Amino acid sequence: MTALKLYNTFSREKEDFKPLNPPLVGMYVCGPTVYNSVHLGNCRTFVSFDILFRYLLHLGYKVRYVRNITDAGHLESDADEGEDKIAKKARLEQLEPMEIVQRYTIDFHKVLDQFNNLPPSIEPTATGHIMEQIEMTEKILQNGYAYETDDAIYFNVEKLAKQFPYGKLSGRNLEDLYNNTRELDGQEAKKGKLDFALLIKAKPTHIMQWSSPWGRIFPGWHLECSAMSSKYLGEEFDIHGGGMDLVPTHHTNEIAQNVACCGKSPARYWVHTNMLTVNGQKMSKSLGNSFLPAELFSGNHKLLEKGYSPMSVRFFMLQAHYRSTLDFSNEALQAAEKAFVRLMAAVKILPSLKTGASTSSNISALKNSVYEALNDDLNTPVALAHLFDGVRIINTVNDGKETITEEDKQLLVKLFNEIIFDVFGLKEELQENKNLDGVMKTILEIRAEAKAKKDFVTADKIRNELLENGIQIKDGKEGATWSFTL
RNA sequence: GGUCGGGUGGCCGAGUGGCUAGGCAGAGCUCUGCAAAAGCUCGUACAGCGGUUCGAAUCCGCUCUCGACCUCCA
Repeated sequence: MTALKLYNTFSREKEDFKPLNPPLVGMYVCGPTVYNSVHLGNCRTFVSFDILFRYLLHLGYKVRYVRNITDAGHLESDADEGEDKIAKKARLEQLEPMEIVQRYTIDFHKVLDQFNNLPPSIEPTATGHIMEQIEMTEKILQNGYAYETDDAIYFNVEKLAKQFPYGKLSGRNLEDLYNNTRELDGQEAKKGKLDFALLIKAKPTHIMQWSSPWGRIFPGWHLECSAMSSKYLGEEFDIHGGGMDLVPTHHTNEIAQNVACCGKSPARYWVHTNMLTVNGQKMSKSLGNSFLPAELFSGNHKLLEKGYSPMSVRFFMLQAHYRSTLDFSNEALQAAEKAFVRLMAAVKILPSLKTGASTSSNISALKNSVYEALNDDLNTPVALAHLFDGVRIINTVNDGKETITEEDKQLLVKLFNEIIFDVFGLKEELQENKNLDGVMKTILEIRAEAKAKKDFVTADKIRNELLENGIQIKDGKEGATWSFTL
């Protein structure tokens, strides 16, 4: 079987994934700035990395997955002229900054839990690592890659760029960056226009500030990730991820900080997820086209015809590759919902399949195809396509038109359980209930008796009224079965 | 404007030189008391124009078009 390959933004190629210290794997993913509810586009990134996390665990790696919470220091403008996002929101809502942080951190966890994401191994906060950020700034200053002004400690991009390809991650050269970066007002203190603030000197009115060797400060945006990834994963670790929109600024500057501080780029594999789009446009808070997960689940949004369950949405995300844009529409969501129901129905009947002396399909080839797809840069849509071949096999055997041996059946059970539940993180949403099972058995018996007497009025009444209540009856050769509808 | 990435059947979405995924929707068939479910069959798509090749959705060039980043953003 092939080995896992991941597309590395830094090299722009798919590379064999080889951890620095197997079986250990260190993975850092940029988490949210908790000044607002996460929208569906944000969720896509975290779901994608959840699947990578789960797949690495499935392959037997011991993964330390670090995902930060940015609860301070994230400025309105990347030129460091703006106001701290948390502080701004706090002022608008007349709340303590940490009250905002608490509210949206809880919201974030709740939403990811609904999507059935596993929690990361460590979830550090920026405010909890001010000391580490100060220490890193000291090192960068000592190494000569930063300078102090009246308003901040700035990173000297030009100096670093002489020794390190600063724009490589985003595929830009320094000249282009210079020519296409806007000159902003009030930045005279900076030596170079690409320079960015490591720490910003706080005015007395600034409500989040800390003591430092340079007076009262608050952190810039990029420093916290460098400080926390170094602390928990080391100066060099395996995977660093985030949304594609973080590549040109945030991750580029993170690399710069680590190189200036420790002499090396922090991560060996840079993995970036693409955007969720609505009518072809990126979903973002600033464009006002974002959906909150709660709106999606309830259907309470003007663009939605109905609500969609968290697992239908997760399945929808799995149907596209993480590096492609994914367009969001009612039609696409409904298709995903139906496909998900069909997949889960097959999973449910799989254990009860009758086995025989031979198998008419090649189950181990199917299994290999699924793993080949996942190993090819986590190609979940192709893996899913192969699983649907499995669905067809399951249904055909169930219809008595094909056969499967006990051994192959167990192989298929293991494959379906491991990939669908462990790796893809899907789950059955409609809980089985033993009481209901008994009730349904009785009802189906009554209906069978009615049918035997050719009392189709009664039989159809039972069938139709149950359907209205979300239960579908399926008449088969060996009696009727039932399932929930979504 | 600069840089980068796309344009695939009704819709979503894989696929980087020949074997032409998958899901949803649609049509027909089997099964069924009728349905549903399930299975089978069908539609034979690759923005346009050139070029390379025995052969291109896939490589090259040009054109059109959409988007991302360059400003907070997953």
